[in-house]
Amino acid sequence: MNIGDAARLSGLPAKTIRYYEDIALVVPKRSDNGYRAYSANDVHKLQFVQRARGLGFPIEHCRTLLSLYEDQNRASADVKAIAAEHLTEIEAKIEELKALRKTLKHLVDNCHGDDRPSCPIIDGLAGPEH
Amino acid sequence: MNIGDAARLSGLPAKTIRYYEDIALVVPKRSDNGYRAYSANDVHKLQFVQRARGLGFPIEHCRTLLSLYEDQNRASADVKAIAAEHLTEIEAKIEELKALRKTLKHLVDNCHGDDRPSCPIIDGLAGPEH
DNA sequence: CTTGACCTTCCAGTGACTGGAATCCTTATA
DNA sequence: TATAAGGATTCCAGTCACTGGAAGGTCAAG
Repeated sequence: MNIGDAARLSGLPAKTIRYYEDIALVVPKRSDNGYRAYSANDVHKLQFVQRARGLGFPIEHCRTLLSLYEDQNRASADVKAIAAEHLTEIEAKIEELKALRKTLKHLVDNCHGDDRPSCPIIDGLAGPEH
Repeated sequence: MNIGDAARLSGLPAKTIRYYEDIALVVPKRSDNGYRAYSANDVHKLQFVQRARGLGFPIEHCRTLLSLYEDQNRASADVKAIAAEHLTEIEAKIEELKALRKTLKHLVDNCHGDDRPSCPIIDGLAGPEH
């Protein structure tokens, strides 16, 4: 099938699918007219990547996960290690954002937000000594 | 003062400071020898940007905040609006990541993680129908 | 006078696409 | 059979906020 159908079935833009070929993530055969010809298995792989990306896995992790997906002799421990690492990163990111939120919320809550120039947000950004 | 001193005082890499000049965020004068010459006020601005970036404000928001920082007649409402918008975005991001974490944690917890190939993480990524 | 630290510019790469231009192929209709 | 629409192709450039590296200029100390 052509790239348009693969796009519809995988939920990915055609541009993205071409990009995935560029980086050798999902490489289809070509028809005689030069069009990309996606097999059912290619589409499965695209769907797989679409979901993995949706969970925030970086492309290189998707590449490894795809090869494990295709490997009938994989060890589930290998998959789990990648996912657990990613989970740890997500948790770290959440904590980081929570800290930002706390600081920012404090600043916002203390700003009266009217037409006067005095502003604890500006003061906070300008630093302790100013 | 030269860029190295500005870097030490602001906590920003010299490369980043040059980049900030490129995008006309903090533009220093030049000495006769062509070196960038940072004034105390330039350094304050760099510190301001460093803190704003540290709170996750995108560069264009930093630009606006800088101009408000410099504007003695600013309305604190303008500052608050930018910060509140950013806060909302951070909160949205946190929720998004929490949803990812939940899904991912569920998958990871259900994977036995040994040398057998059967793996709910792979199954989850492959989709419901497979 | 040389060494080393510092500064300059410019080019290219990051991650993961996304937009657009110019061109080619296929299919349906007038 | 001409043509118009819709889809496909490639290639180049832009996004965001830097970051690395190369090739070279400047300055103070020994």
